[in-house]
Amino acid sequence: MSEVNLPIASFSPLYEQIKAMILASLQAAEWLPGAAIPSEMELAARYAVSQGTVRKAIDELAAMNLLVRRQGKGTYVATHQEDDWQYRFLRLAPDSAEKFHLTSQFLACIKTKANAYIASLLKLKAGETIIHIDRVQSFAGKPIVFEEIWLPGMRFKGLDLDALNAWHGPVYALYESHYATHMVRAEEKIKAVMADETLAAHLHLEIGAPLLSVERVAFTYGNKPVEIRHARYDTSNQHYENKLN
Amino acid sequence: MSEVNLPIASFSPLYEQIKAMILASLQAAEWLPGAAIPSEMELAARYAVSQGTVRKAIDELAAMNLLVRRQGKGTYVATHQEDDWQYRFLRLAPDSAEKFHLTSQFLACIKTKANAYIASLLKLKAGETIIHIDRVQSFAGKPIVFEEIWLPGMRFKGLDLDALNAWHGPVYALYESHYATHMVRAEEKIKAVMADETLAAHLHLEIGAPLLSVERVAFTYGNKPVEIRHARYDTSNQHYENKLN
DNA sequence: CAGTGGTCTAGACCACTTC
DNA sequence: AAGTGGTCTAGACCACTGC
Repeated sequence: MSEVNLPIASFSPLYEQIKAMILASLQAAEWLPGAAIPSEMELAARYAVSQGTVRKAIDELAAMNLLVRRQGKGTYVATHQEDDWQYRFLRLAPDSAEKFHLTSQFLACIKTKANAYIASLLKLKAGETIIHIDRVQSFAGKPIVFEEIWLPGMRFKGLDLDALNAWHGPVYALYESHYATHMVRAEEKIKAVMADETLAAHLHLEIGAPLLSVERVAFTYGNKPVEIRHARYDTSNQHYENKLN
Repeated sequence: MSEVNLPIASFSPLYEQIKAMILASLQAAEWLPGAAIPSEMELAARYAVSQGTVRKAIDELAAMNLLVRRQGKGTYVATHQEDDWQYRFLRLAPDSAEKFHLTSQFLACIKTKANAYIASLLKLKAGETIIHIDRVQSFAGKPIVFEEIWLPGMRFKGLDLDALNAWHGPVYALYESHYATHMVRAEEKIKAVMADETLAAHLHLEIGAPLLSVERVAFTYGNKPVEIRHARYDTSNQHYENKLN
């Protein structure tokens, strides 16, 4: 682990290049979610840099929640299958009490053609095949969330209502184990809207009741958008929680 | 910069102790917002540790947005007076277009007694003096935000409607320059609600229109809550934006 | 006990800013 | 040229995990 000279185009620190190489390995599924990546020493040898440089690269990837460090054990690829990651992207919390167990009921899962809006968000051509899912989530028997999900048909071939109903656990864990797709980050746009007839029926509310509309775009490695969600939350007894730093 | 042995109670890494000491200096206003703190070498000498240890401490404080590093110049105390920090905690964005200049009109600023709810959030005793502010914010002449603010009377002595109207810029910059109070982080709870008569009047909407209710608690150094806000956003043409990592 | 990540040091050199 | 933060290295030792 000493002299190197990679004649790379424009300047960037060594650890940025290491970061990029580790990221490439993640994206190429060389190491799968939940598995350990090679030790710092091994990576230092592989890339012919010092341990400190690998360390800085890993630190930043861990800060981005792509890797998880475990002292004494190793560094692991982040996964939505871990208990504490089950609700990684869920910001809904009950007004009183602490926790909250949501039960999910899938209503529909159909193959259809992307309209212009969904296509542009997923970076597909309008008319490409997509999968459209409807579901309701309940807390203590009361329906609180109505959610629509759109997925590119190519990546999620064969996903249907039976597969969804057979799965117990977060949808993002299913994507990981059945479709080799790990969600890295997401963006949400939130508005207040009125319940229409359909929403009112699903959530047992009157027409015109105020609902939180939450539109999410979720991304895998390489900033690739692979899932669109449009949820409506009944916020009578729960709220969307956000921390500003 | 070599051997040390601070006989401190329970174990914590050296850089954590350095972090705590820098934080204490910030809290004690030894270095003011916008000012440079001593160089890494100076701090290393002061605390009798290596530069690398100070570096790690500063890195973490910078990641928490308490300090700002500027290569070649120095490390500065974060401030809401900087241009790019003006809207640090504002997550409202226009549906189309990029930016958005909000104009603020203050309606009232009165001294009153804290009710139980506000008192508990601000960690005051019920009945202590607080300041209650009302304002409306507009975009392109259209009112889109109605906001109530509660502040502890002790810390913000003398704040009145004239002072607010005389100030041009973000409220958090005023807190910094006039009341030695720098906001470090905040927590928001969001719900969908219906406009009542008052809100409808302020925002030029019909009664029953859906609004985004945003309750914020903002904290200074030491996790001390010092401001409560309750805003209602008209999200017809704008939305609340959130990134999930 | 060996192997992993975590801390700390000391020193060299680079990149950027200011005078 | 001097001073700041930023990168990189090499090596020592600590803390935690699991055999």
